[in-house]
Amino acid sequence: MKSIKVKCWIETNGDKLYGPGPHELLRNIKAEGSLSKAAEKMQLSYRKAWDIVQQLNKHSEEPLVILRKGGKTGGGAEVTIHAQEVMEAYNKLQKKLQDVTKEEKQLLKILN
Amino acid sequence: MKSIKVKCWIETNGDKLYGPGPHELLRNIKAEGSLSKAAEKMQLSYRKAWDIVQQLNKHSEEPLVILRKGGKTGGGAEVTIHAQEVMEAYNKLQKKLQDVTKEEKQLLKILN
DNA sequence: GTCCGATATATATTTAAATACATAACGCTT
DNA sequence: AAGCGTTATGTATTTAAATATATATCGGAC
Repeated sequence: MKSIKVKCWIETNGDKLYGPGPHELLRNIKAEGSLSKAAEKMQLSYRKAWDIVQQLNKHSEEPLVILRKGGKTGGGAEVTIHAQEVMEAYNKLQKKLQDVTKEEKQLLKILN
Repeated sequence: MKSIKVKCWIETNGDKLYGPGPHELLRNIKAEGSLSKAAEKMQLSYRKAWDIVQQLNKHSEEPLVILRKGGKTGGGAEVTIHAQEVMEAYNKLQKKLQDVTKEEKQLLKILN
């Protein structure tokens, strides 16, 4: 059946900065504690995931992800408190938008 | 500066049916009365534009675009009344979503 | 019946994105 | 010093999307 989808993201100078992809990546990093595992979990190449992290940190005054290499565990990835605030705000916005689409019946009715 | 973007579209069985692209195409067809001119106006190949029209008509009970070939003008494209209702409903939904993002300041503030 | 300007459609080419691959670096453990 | 698991990064390959190209078709005007 037909359904309405909605997506929101943040741009800076026309470049996509934060959206569904980065959001999911952050969630996975938080769950896995590893960038490579997080990427694998969402069927994303490590390279791409790493690029996203660079992009995120580059365009935010405070870093969103901290990457460490070496050490006991070989290294790891950590999501900062700041990033978690971003994630929460993004979730809230997305929910508001979902609510709008849910109460919208007209478009679906017209389009059949 | 950073800004929040939002986009909505309609899917049917996971296929994108109606969204910003088709919406703009319909607007251009209505303005130009020609599919080729409409495509050119939005820097879209005629082939792609034609495919979109097929998709639209295929998934809607009533046709959204009527294509004619031959005749005095060589042919042309017309947007049905039904399509215009779809366009209007889509505009309204988009406006509602825009309003939500406009009143959302928190995410931008957090992200800097 | 030929020309015109549009739609119709298959195939080839180009482009951009994503992935794959290879290799280095790091720092703890043993 | 060697091994481990991770991050780091350049380059090559693959993939998918979009475009370009070419040709056919239609139907009215002349």
